[in-house]
Amino acid sequence: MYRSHNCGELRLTDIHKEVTLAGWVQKSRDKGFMIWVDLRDRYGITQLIFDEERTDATVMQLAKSLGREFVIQAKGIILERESKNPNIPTGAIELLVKELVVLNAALLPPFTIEDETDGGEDIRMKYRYLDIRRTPVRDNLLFRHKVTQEVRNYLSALDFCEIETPYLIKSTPEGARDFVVPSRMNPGQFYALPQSPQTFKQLLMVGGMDKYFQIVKCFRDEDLRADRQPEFTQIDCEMSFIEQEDILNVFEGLTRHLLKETHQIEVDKFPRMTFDEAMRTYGNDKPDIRFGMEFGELNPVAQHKDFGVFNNAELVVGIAVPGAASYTRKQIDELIDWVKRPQVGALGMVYCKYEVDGSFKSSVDKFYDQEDLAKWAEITGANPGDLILILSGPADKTRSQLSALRMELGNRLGLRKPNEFAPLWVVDFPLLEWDEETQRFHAMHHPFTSPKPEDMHLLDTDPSKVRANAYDLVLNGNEIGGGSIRIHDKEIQALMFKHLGFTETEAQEQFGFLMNAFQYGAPPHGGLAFGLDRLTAILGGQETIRDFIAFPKNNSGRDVMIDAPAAIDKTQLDELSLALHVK
RNA sequence: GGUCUGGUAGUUCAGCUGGUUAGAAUACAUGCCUGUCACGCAUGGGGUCGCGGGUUCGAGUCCCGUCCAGACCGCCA
Repeated sequence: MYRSHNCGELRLTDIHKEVTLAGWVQKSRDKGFMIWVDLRDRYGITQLIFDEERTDATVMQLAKSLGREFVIQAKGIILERESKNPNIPTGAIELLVKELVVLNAALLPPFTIEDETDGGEDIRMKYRYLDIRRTPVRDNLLFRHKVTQEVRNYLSALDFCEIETPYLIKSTPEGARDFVVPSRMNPGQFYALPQSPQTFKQLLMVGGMDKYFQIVKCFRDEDLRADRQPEFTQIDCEMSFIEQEDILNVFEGLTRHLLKETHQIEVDKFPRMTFDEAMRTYGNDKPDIRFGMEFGELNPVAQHKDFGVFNNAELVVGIAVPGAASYTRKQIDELIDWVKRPQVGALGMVYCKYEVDGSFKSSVDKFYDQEDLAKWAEITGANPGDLILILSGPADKTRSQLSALRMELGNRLGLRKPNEFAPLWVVDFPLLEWDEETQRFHAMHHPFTSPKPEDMHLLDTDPSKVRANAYDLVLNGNEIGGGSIRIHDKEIQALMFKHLGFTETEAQEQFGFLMNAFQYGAPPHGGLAFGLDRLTAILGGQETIRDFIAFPKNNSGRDVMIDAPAAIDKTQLDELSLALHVK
């Protein structure tokens, strides 16, 4: 037996017990006459004590030689501390060591294994197994476990069944780039790793498994971000004989359950907003509604007043920044420069200070009088002391620029509080989206999404106006889940493929299996998928999903610990019938 | 594919308009220390300033290229 207890559980009530602990040396404090060693495991830290009077000389000698991160086993008696440490749960007791075994010595770690480590991202990723020993990382992984366990509990209680679907599937041209896997037994042919189990879960519905879920890895070969990894985990769900309303209710329930279990927070019914409304009010299909600064459209009051920039713009739109009327010229110029950066791409920005005394001072006073500016304040909801910032230009572009500014200001002003949770359903997404590059329509969600029946007639005349039975769950400005009611009728599915530019042959080759299945009694169905990594990170009050993944990839898709991806040797290439020509 | 920021001791960083032997903190080693818990005190070791080239009497510092890391844009049905 290596241990009788763990390092986090012993208390005053355990005094005089003989116990054996095992773990890692966090730190030792050698006072000469006395040595204290903080022994750490997953559960906590317990102080070991060695002293000249009570400890055997050979044990004392061995204790002096202990270095950081040595793995040791210590047997002895639990005593009440003479001076207690109120900061840790085991702070009232200590283990007087009688027997000490070094189970494994350790090299000095390249960074200190402490809550506030001295190590940077880079080195911690390379030695991720050491990073995981740190409390913040360990707690994140435990938190993720808690979330997945609650998801399984909640959905299982509602009769959902977790079913695995294959990882080696077929590549399709729609959507993200696939990761592909060469087949040795079928020379020249490739599997693709799933971007999502979408078609399989629909086939499970045809198979009659009317409530399915799966916590499943998905793969997309696209560039990374702080909230995007090439392999990531989804909570993938699908239900039969349901309408959009049923799905929203079930998964609103799940989300509410998670907020309650992880933060003891009770949330009212989630607000809903149409895609159009979200774009008009926040310039964004995943608005953070923890703070205001809603868009005010100023065309009617700002145009036809001799200011050419506004007169020629499709959209003039502003936001009121609370308390920012006191900004100096320098601070405002910095904001203007910020929106002019290529990442945002605005050509300029107009500002208007709503002074505390009720007067207005703007960068366009030449063209607008106080009465005009008062209307701006009314429309943007500005109060005295606020700063109104206005962008203008093509509608879509301008909205997205102002949205970027709104988020930046939300961050700078501390309005995005990590422990406040504001969920939101965004509904009625467009079915299709025009793609400039390929000069054709793409499915905004995916090609299996059903159009709203009342919009079907627009498919031929005005495809971009067709709304879908598609919805996203947004939490604190992040899309954490999305789904749709699916097409379950072969003819409508074929029509969709046609509108997406597939020939009948292409549609049959790529998705024939699905359309065939629809002919054998497909029930009405729909579903949704949550991004587990993102959901966990946001519930954990952070936005970097890497912190909630045990072994994440870096910015360039590399695992710096195992050094992957890597070249393979010629024998392997030959077996796979592959030849390389690397540029 | 693009924009921006960074790369200096094991680690985190400072290092000004180019100028003696490149610093701090922390970590580490040795010694001292009768209750530490961010222990304290003393001493000590530790650097190809990412790499390559250029400008210059002289480059950590300026210029060009390149590699690596991070954030973002494009991309992510």
